[in-house]
This record gives sequence, structure tokens and C-alpha cells, in this order.
Amino acid sequence: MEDRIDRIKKQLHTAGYKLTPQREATVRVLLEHEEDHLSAEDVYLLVKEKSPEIGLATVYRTLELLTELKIVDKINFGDGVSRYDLRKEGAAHFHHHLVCIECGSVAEIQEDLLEEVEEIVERDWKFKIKDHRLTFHGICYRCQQKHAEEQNQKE
Amino acid sequence: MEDRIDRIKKQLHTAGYKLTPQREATVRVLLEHEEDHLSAEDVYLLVKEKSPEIGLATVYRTLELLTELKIVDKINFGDGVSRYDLRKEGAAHFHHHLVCIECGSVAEIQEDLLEEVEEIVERDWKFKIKDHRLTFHGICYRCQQKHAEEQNQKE
DNA sequence: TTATTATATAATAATCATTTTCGTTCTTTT
DNA sequence: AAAAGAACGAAAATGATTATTATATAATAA
Ligand SMILES: [Zn+2]
Ligand SMILES: [Zn+2]
Ligand SMILES: [Zn+2]
Ligand SMILES: [Zn+2]
Repeated sequence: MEDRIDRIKKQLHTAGYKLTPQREATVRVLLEHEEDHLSAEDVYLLVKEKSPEIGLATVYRTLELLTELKIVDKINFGDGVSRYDLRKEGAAHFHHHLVCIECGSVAEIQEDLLEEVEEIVERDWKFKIKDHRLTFHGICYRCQQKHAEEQNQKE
Repeated sequence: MEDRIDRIKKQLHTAGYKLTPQREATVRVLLEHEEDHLSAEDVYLLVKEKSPEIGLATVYRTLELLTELKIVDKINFGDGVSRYDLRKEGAAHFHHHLVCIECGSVAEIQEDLLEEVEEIVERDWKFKIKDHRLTFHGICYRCQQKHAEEQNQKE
């Protein structure tokens, strides 16, 4: 945790920014919720627990800064809010997501899976890929199980 | 064009809705701009040219309805507005997009490209895929050319 | 050390997209 | 025709995000 923060601090310095207490508090919340997909408001409320004097605008500014530096990725699942996702250290590309249309859960896929697809796109569309967003909408395992149980009860 | 509208009319009827004049005007705009990626506001302004009495809320309601019926797909490229994309007739899946981070242009990929990836995801993650969103961010051919020219001028 | 400058901040206020409300109109059913 | 239901337009409300403004803090120059 601490060394991770140290490295982020260096990334900020390299880009000419400082890790202010507010920024550190925000980064800590993101690190403590690496599995989640927090909205700006979510982050704000969590940061506020430890540092009640922080402002919402500061959280937005910090998240924007971290996005610029590719420390976090901003993603939108179509529910009207942007969510912020800590990028795995050393990951070249943004990871993928599985969004359950029944329970709303979001799972992550860290595997790349797109190498071949990207080769095809770069070759056939002459498009230089810098980043990608891949989200699957469907039914998670848990919800599939629930359906199966309901079927059994009927019989 | 007319038969396409007829089929959409049937889809609405099947779901218990009517193709009112306002809805028809909206659908026509979408058909006439199949290549574009219009925002609700864009659609509103275009519909207004032919039917000035239409309200913005009606356009939003219509786009929402068409999204529900999978006639259009709602997509968000991260610029704060939702865009509405007519789904190709008979297409099982939503098509993919190439967004240029320099000029903002959006190109479409109609090829599926994800068959294998989806097989892997359904098998390994036990996730029943219903739909997907795949967007590549990068540099379009035209912008690459522009860069190349700039390089030549320097030399 | 003191003055100056730049950066970052909290607390608003403002903006912009989208949704909701509500009174009206148009259709369908009785 | 009367009643009920669906759809509408205009305006108000909402909610996420950004801009503004006045302070504070830190870095630099005098
Ligand atoms: Zn689920
Ligand atoms: Zn994620
Ligand atoms: Zn371009
Ligand atoms: Zn498209």
C-alpha cells in the first residue's frame, strides 16, 4: 500500500504535480476499493469519512488528474455517472467488464483477449489503437443459478 | 425507407405501442442519419425542422422506447452525452466504434470480431452474454497522414 | 525575513443533459 | 357521447459536472 502510494507520488512529481493531503486521501480510497467501481460521489463520501473538510470539486479535479496520468481509468456503464477504476500497475490496456443486467454486479476481466482483434483493426482499418473499452452485458453466474432454482421449484 | 418504417411500426405494435406522427418523424431522422451518432439534442433539432411543434421530452421518450425495443442502441463515448445508433436490421449484436482522440471522428465496424472472445468469456467466466460495447480509442488514418505530412515539411 | 508568485483548495454558483410533473389533446373503449 | 388511457408539450426539477471566487499554502525572489 505505502509503496504503491510512493510510486503514484513519483508519477505525479514527474508530471509536475504534488501529492497533496487531499489527493493522497483520494488515492487511498481508490486503493482501498480497488475491486469496486466508484462514482465521483462515492469517492467523495468515502474520503469525507477520513477527511471531512474535503470538497467535492477537489475530488473531481483529482480524479481528472489521475485519469490524465493513466493512473485511473474513467468508465461509463450507461447509468449516467462516470466511474473510476484504478489501473493495474504495469497494465498496458484497460481491463474489461461484465455487467449483469439483472443484479447490476460488475466483474472484471484482466486478461487482454483482444490482441488478435486489435491486429485486425489496425491492419484493415488503418487505425492506430491507443486504448479500448470492452463491456459485456448479460447475466452473471449467480443470477443464472437463481433462475435454475426457480425452475426447479415450479416442477 | 418506407418498408423499413413499416417494419419498425410492426415492432412497436407487437410491443403494444403506436407509431405516432412524432415517433415516425424521429425514426425518419434516425434513418436519414444512419451513419451519424446523434445526441438527443441533435435528433431534436433535426426533427424540429420538419415538425416544429415537437417537444424535447418527446424525443427523449421516443429514443428511450426505441432503445427498449432494441431498434436503436444508446452509447456513450465519454463526452457527457448519450448518442443513439440505429441497429442494423437483423444484427444480433451492437457494432463497434473507432473514436479518434485527435479529430473526434467516429467510424463503425460492422464485422463481429468478437465471436471467439465471447466464447471464452461465456465458458471461463460462466457469464451469459446478451450484448456488448466495444470502442477503440486511437488515431484515425486521416490524422496519421496529417502527422506524416508535418514530419516531411520539417525535413 | 519579507514580498511576490504560483498552486491548490473549499464553498459556492452556474451549466448542461436528462427526467419528472402536470395540464391538455388525441384515441380507443364502453 | 362519456369515460378511460396513451401520448404530448411546456415548464420545472433533478443530478452530475464544471466554473468562479475568495482563501490558504507553498515556492521563489528580493
Ligand atoms: Zn447478476
Ligand atoms: Zn474495472
Ligand atoms: Zn482523426
Ligand atoms: Zn455506430
